[in-house]
Amino acid sequence: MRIATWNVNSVRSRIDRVMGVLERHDLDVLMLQETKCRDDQFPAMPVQAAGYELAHVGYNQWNGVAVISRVGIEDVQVGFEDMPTYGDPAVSEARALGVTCGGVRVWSLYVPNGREVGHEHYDYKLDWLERLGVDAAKWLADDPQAQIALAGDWNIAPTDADVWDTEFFEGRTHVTPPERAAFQGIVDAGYTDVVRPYTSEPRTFTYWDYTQLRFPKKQGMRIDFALCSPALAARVTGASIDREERKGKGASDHAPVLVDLD
DNA sequence: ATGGTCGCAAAGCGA
Repeated sequence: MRIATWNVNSVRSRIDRVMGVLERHDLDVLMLQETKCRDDQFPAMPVQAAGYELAHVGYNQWNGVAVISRVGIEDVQVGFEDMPTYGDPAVSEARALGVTCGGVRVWSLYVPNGREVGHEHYDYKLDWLERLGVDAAKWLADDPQAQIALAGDWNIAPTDADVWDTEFFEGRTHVTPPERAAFQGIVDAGYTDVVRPYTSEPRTFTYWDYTQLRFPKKQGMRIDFALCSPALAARVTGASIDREERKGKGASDHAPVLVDLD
Protein backbone atom coordinates (compact mmCIF):
# COMPACT_ATOMS: atom_id res chain seq x y z
CA MET A 1 0.00 0.00 0.00
CA ARG A 2 1.28 3.43 -0.91
CA ILE A 3 -0.08 6.68 0.50
CA ALA A 4 0.90 10.26 -0.24
CA THR A 5 0.18 13.83 0.74
CA TRP A 6 0.37 16.88 -1.48
CA ASN A 7 -0.48 20.55 -1.18
CA VAL A 8 -1.90 20.85 -4.68
CA ASN A 9 -2.57 24.61 -4.63
CA SER A 10 -5.92 24.48 -6.46
CA VAL A 11 -7.23 21.11 -7.59
CA ARG A 12 -9.19 22.65 -10.44
CA SER A 13 -6.14 24.15 -12.09
CA ARG A 14 -4.09 20.99 -11.52
CA ILE A 15 -6.41 18.00 -11.85
CA ASP A 16 -4.34 16.59 -14.73
CA ARG A 17 -1.25 16.65 -12.51
CA VAL A 18 -3.26 14.99 -9.71
CA MET A 19 -4.22 12.15 -12.04
CA GLY A 20 -0.62 11.92 -13.19
CA VAL A 21 0.64 11.60 -9.62
CA LEU A 22 -1.94 8.91 -8.80
CA GLU A 23 -0.95 6.88 -11.84
CA ARG A 24 2.80 7.45 -11.82
CA HIS A 25 3.15 6.35 -8.22
CA ASP A 26 0.37 3.75 -8.29
CA LEU A 27 -1.09 5.42 -5.21
CA ASP A 28 -3.73 3.83 -3.03
CA VAL A 29 -4.41 6.97 -1.03
CA LEU A 30 -3.67 10.62 -1.81
CA MET A 31 -4.31 13.40 0.67
CA LEU A 32 -4.63 16.86 -0.83
CA GLN A 33 -4.43 20.30 0.73
CA GLU A 34 -5.37 23.71 -0.60
CA THR A 35 -7.89 22.41 -3.09
CA LYS A 36 -9.24 25.98 -3.18
CA CYS A 37 -12.78 25.02 -4.09
CA ARG A 38 -16.18 24.09 -2.73
CA ASP A 39 -17.25 20.45 -2.71
CA ASP A 40 -19.47 20.98 -5.77
CA GLN A 41 -16.53 22.43 -7.70
CA PHE A 42 -14.14 19.52 -7.15
CA PRO A 43 -13.34 17.81 -10.47
CA ALA A 44 -14.44 14.38 -9.21
CA MET A 45 -15.16 12.72 -12.56
CA PRO A 46 -11.59 11.84 -13.60
CA VAL A 47 -10.85 10.65 -10.07
CA GLN A 48 -13.83 8.32 -10.03
CA ALA A 49 -13.21 7.16 -13.60
CA ALA A 50 -9.77 6.01 -12.48
CA GLY A 51 -11.35 3.83 -9.79
CA TYR A 52 -10.91 6.11 -6.79
CA GLU A 53 -13.35 7.37 -4.21
CA LEU A 54 -13.24 10.90 -2.92
CA ALA A 55 -13.87 12.78 0.31
CA HIS A 56 -13.51 16.54 0.31
CA VAL A 57 -14.31 19.56 2.40
CA GLY A 58 -14.11 23.05 1.00
CA TYR A 59 -16.26 26.05 1.80
CA ASN A 60 -14.85 28.73 -0.51
CA GLN A 61 -11.74 29.63 -2.50
CA TRP A 62 -9.48 29.22 0.52
CA ASN A 63 -8.06 26.09 2.14
CA GLY A 64 -9.89 22.86 1.27
CA VAL A 65 -8.65 19.33 2.02
CA ALA A 66 -9.39 16.00 0.39
CA VAL A 67 -8.67 12.29 0.54
CA ILE A 68 -8.63 10.22 -2.65
CA SER A 69 -8.63 6.46 -2.09
CA ARG A 70 -8.99 3.20 -3.97
CA VAL A 71 -8.96 1.14 -0.75
CA GLY A 72 -12.14 2.54 0.72
CA ILE A 73 -13.50 5.74 2.24
CA GLU A 74 -15.06 5.22 5.66
CA ASP A 75 -15.90 7.24 8.77
CA VAL A 76 -15.35 10.65 7.22
CA GLN A 77 -14.81 13.34 9.85
CA VAL A 78 -14.65 17.01 8.97
CA GLY A 79 -12.36 18.79 11.40
CA PHE A 80 -11.20 17.48 14.77
CA GLU A 81 -12.75 17.95 18.20
CA ASP A 82 -12.54 21.55 19.44
CA MET A 83 -10.78 22.67 16.25
CA PRO A 84 -10.27 26.43 16.60
CA THR A 85 -12.15 28.84 14.39
CA TYR A 86 -10.87 31.99 12.71
CA GLY A 87 -12.10 35.32 11.42
CA ASP A 88 -14.85 37.82 12.11
CA PRO A 89 -17.26 36.23 12.42
CA ALA A 90 -15.19 33.25 13.56
CA VAL A 91 -15.82 30.26 11.34
CA SER A 92 -14.57 26.72 11.06
CA GLU A 93 -12.13 26.41 8.15
CA ALA A 94 -11.62 23.47 5.78
CA ARG A 95 -8.24 22.39 7.14
CA ALA A 96 -8.71 18.86 8.50
CA LEU A 97 -10.37 15.77 7.10
CA GLY A 98 -10.18 12.34 8.73
CA VAL A 99 -10.94 9.26 6.65
CA THR A 100 -10.37 5.54 7.17
CA CYS A 101 -8.84 3.93 4.07
CA GLY A 102 -8.02 0.24 4.10
CA GLY A 103 -7.81 0.18 7.88
CA VAL A 104 -5.58 3.26 8.07
CA ARG A 105 -6.94 6.41 9.64
CA VAL A 106 -5.56 9.21 7.49
CA TRP A 107 -5.88 12.91 8.26
CA SER A 108 -5.38 15.39 5.48
CA LEU A 109 -4.18 18.50 7.30
CA TYR A 110 -3.58 22.07 6.23
CA VAL A 111 -2.09 23.84 9.24
CA PRO A 112 -2.74 27.60 9.33
CA ASN A 113 0.13 29.60 7.82
CA GLY A 114 0.47 32.12 10.65
CA ARG A 115 1.24 35.00 8.27
CA GLU A 116 3.45 37.01 10.64
CA VAL A 117 4.79 36.45 14.13
CA GLY A 118 2.40 38.19 16.50
CA HIS A 119 -0.44 38.23 13.97
CA GLU A 120 -3.80 36.92 15.11
CA HIS A 121 -3.31 34.16 12.53
CA TYR A 122 -0.07 33.14 14.24
CA ASP A 123 -1.89 32.64 17.55
CA TYR A 124 -4.57 30.74 15.66
CA LYS A 125 -1.89 28.48 14.20
CA LEU A 126 -0.45 27.64 17.61
CA ASP A 127 -3.88 27.09 19.13
CA TRP A 128 -4.89 24.91 16.18
CA LEU A 129 -1.81 22.73 16.62
CA GLU A 130 -2.28 22.41 20.36
CA ARG A 131 -5.87 21.27 19.93
CA LEU A 132 -4.86 18.84 17.23
CA GLY A 133 -2.24 17.42 19.57
CA VAL A 134 -4.78 16.93 22.34
CA ASP A 135 -7.13 15.09 20.00
CA ALA A 136 -4.38 13.04 18.37
CA ALA A 137 -3.17 11.94 21.81
CA LYS A 138 -6.71 10.83 22.64
CA TRP A 139 -6.93 8.71 19.49
CA LEU A 140 -3.84 6.82 20.57
CA ALA A 141 -4.96 6.57 24.18
CA ASP A 142 -8.24 5.04 23.00
CA ASP A 143 -6.40 2.52 20.83
CA PRO A 144 -2.61 2.27 21.13
CA GLN A 145 -2.61 -0.04 18.09
CA ALA A 146 -4.42 2.44 15.88
CA GLN A 147 -2.87 3.04 12.47
CA ILE A 148 -3.03 6.80 12.08
CA ALA A 149 -1.31 9.14 9.63
CA LEU A 150 -1.33 12.89 10.30
CA ALA A 151 -0.27 14.13 6.91
CA GLY A 152 -0.22 17.38 5.10
CA ASP A 153 1.16 20.89 4.95
CA TRP A 154 2.29 21.68 8.49
CA ASN A 155 3.64 25.11 7.63
CA ILE A 156 6.51 24.48 10.06
CA ALA A 157 10.18 23.77 9.36
CA PRO A 158 11.01 21.68 12.45
CA THR A 159 14.79 22.11 12.22
CA ASP A 160 17.26 24.61 10.79
CA ALA A 161 18.14 22.02 8.16
CA ASP A 162 14.61 22.35 6.85
CA VAL A 163 15.09 25.84 5.40
CA TRP A 164 17.46 26.97 2.68
CA ASP A 165 18.80 29.88 4.73
CA THR A 166 18.28 30.29 8.44
CA GLU A 167 19.16 33.98 8.27
CA PHE A 168 16.46 34.60 5.72
CA PHE A 169 13.88 33.20 8.11
CA GLU A 170 14.93 35.12 11.19
CA GLY A 171 11.87 36.75 12.63
CA ARG A 172 9.55 34.95 10.24
CA THR A 173 6.95 32.31 10.79
CA HIS A 174 7.51 28.56 10.23
CA VAL A 175 10.75 28.46 12.24
CA THR A 176 9.93 30.11 15.57
CA PRO A 177 10.42 28.16 18.81
CA PRO A 178 6.68 28.11 19.63
CA GLU A 179 5.86 26.65 16.21
CA ARG A 180 8.60 24.07 16.50
CA ALA A 181 7.44 23.23 20.03
CA ALA A 182 3.92 22.76 18.72
CA PHE A 183 5.20 20.36 16.08
CA GLN A 184 7.24 18.53 18.70
CA GLY A 185 4.08 18.28 20.77
CA ILE A 186 2.52 16.11 18.07
CA VAL A 187 5.67 13.99 17.98
CA ASP A 188 5.59 13.68 21.77
CA ALA A 189 2.00 12.49 21.51
CA GLY A 190 3.38 9.45 19.69
CA TYR A 191 3.56 10.42 16.02
CA THR A 192 6.76 9.95 14.03
CA ASP A 193 8.01 11.64 10.87
CA VAL A 194 8.42 8.47 8.83
CA VAL A 195 9.71 10.24 5.71
CA ARG A 196 12.86 11.93 6.99
CA PRO A 197 14.86 8.71 7.51
CA TYR A 198 14.42 7.94 3.80
CA THR A 199 15.04 11.51 2.62
CA SER A 200 17.93 12.65 4.78
CA GLU A 201 20.11 14.30 2.15
CA PRO A 202 20.95 17.93 3.03
CA ARG A 203 18.65 20.49 1.44
CA THR A 204 15.80 18.07 0.98
CA PHE A 205 12.68 20.19 0.72
CA THR A 206 8.97 19.83 -0.06
CA TYR A 207 8.13 23.44 -0.89
CA TRP A 208 9.71 26.15 -3.01
CA ASP A 209 8.25 29.64 -3.33
CA TYR A 210 7.08 30.56 -6.81
CA THR A 211 9.01 33.82 -6.65
CA GLN A 212 12.74 34.54 -6.95
CA LEU A 213 13.49 31.34 -8.89
CA ARG A 214 13.51 29.49 -5.59
CA PHE A 215 13.10 26.05 -7.14
CA PRO A 216 15.94 26.12 -9.67
CA LYS A 217 18.13 27.68 -6.97
CA LYS A 218 17.16 24.83 -4.63
CA GLN A 219 15.98 27.34 -2.05
CA GLY A 220 13.08 25.56 -0.40
CA MET A 221 11.63 24.40 2.87
CA ARG A 222 10.61 21.05 4.32
CA ILE A 223 7.16 21.76 5.69
CA ASP A 224 5.06 18.80 4.47
CA PHE A 225 5.09 15.73 6.68
CA ALA A 226 3.45 12.40 7.31
CA LEU A 227 3.48 11.76 11.05
CA CYS A 228 2.51 8.20 11.86
CA SER A 229 1.32 6.39 14.96
CA PRO A 230 3.56 3.58 16.25
CA ALA A 231 1.53 0.79 14.65
CA LEU A 232 1.55 2.53 11.28
CA ALA A 233 5.18 3.63 11.51
CA ALA A 234 6.07 -0.03 12.01
CA ARG A 235 4.62 -0.78 8.58
CA VAL A 236 6.69 1.80 6.70
CA THR A 237 9.12 0.28 4.20
CA GLY A 238 10.09 3.44 2.31
CA ALA A 239 9.33 7.07 1.58
CA SER A 240 10.18 9.73 -0.95
CA ILE A 241 9.54 13.28 -2.11
CA ASP A 242 8.50 13.65 -5.74
CA ARG A 243 10.66 16.65 -6.58
CA GLU A 244 10.05 16.07 -10.30
CA GLU A 245 6.44 17.11 -9.80
CA ARG A 246 7.60 20.62 -8.88
CA LYS A 247 9.11 21.06 -12.34
CA GLY A 248 7.62 22.61 -15.43
CA LYS A 249 4.75 24.88 -16.26
CA GLY A 250 1.69 24.56 -14.05
CA ALA A 251 3.42 22.96 -11.04
CA SER A 252 2.18 23.38 -7.49
CA ASP A 253 4.66 25.11 -5.21
CA HIS A 254 4.72 21.92 -3.09
CA ALA A 255 5.96 18.44 -4.01
CA PRO A 256 4.09 15.23 -3.15
CA VAL A 257 5.40 13.27 -0.15
CA LEU A 258 5.03 9.49 -0.49
CA VAL A 259 5.06 6.67 2.06
CA ASP A 260 5.24 2.93 1.35
CA LEU A 261 3.53 0.52 3.74
CA ASP A 262 3.88 -3.26 3.87
C1' DA B 1 15.79 40.42 -19.34
C1' DT B 2 15.75 47.17 -15.57
C1' DG B 3 11.90 42.03 -14.88
C1' DG B 4 11.62 37.34 -13.31
C1' DT B 5 4.73 33.89 -8.86
C1' DC B 6 0.62 31.87 -8.52
C1' DG B 7 -4.55 31.07 -7.53
C1' DC B 8 -9.04 32.77 -6.60
C1' DA B 9 -15.44 34.48 -5.55
C1' DA B 10 -9.49 38.83 -8.86
C1' DA B 11 -8.36 45.33 -9.59
C1' DG B 12 -7.01 42.72 -3.61
C1' DC B 13 -5.83 38.97 -0.75
C1' DG B 14 -3.55 34.84 0.76
C1' DA B 15 0.35 31.87 0.28
